[in-house]
Amino acid sequence: MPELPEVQTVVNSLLPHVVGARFIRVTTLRPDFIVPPGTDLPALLTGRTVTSIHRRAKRIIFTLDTHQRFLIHLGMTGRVTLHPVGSPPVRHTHVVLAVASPVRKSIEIHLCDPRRFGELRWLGDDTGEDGLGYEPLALRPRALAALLATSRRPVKSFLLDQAAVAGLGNIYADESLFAAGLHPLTPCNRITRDQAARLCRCIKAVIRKALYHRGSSLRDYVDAEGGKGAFQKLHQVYGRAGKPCRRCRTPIERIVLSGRSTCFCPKCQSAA
DNA sequence: GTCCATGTTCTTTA
DNA sequence: CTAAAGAACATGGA
Repeated sequence: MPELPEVQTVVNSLLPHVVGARFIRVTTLRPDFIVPPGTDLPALLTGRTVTSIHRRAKRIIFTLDTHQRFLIHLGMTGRVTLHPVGSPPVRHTHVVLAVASPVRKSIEIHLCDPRRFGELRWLGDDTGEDGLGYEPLALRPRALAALLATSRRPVKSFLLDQAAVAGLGNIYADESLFAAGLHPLTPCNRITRDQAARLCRCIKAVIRKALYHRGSSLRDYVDAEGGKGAFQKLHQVYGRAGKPCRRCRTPIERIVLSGRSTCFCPKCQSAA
């Protein structure tokens, strides 16, 4: 479900309901969804107010009035949705956060994640390094070129590496490479400065367009109000193996790279 | 039954 | 030593 555009859309749809609200009841239906193990989330959150919510890479970070923080990672199938107080949680709902605001009606945040690859991680006062690389929208051509020059790995693997560029996943890596006309197997250190600059522009263009369309809804993804994204309709290569390239009609190819399905146009994306 | 899935991390192999 | 490949996690849909 969640790459940068989807996670940002969730944050945007959560913001007006949750910033300034206070936790009035915290229910952990599945305690092992919360890390570190043994974290007493109800004790830590009840009575606290949310001062801000923001996205970093694919993580949703909540900051409290105590300056303590926690994050939600949606893994592959996670959902964060808003519901009226007292709504029965659907199957695979692991945490329910009820919040009240002086100016808005009370509401519940439900965290649901069938595959449980996601987590709610208590950060507390920790302000240490997060180990994540550049935000794609803040990436500069020279920084990207410098990073690429240090590696021989396939550029697709590089784009999936959160320690290099943080926030892209399988969909937006493939779409960015198509937009940039780069073959996914191209060794990073064989990418020219011009190609790197183009890739930098294309990553941003793809992400901005996906944000405008509120992300890609394939199976699970919805925003906090249950709304689906529309960017899946505009995918050029992702999930289109065997179908004609929208630009040149050549059948889209599918290979496996870094254990992930990788789709590209063999004609539009110059050979490695 | 089979294969596949928007993610991350650990282990094994080369 | 490094990097790539593979497996693992858990569930559901085609």
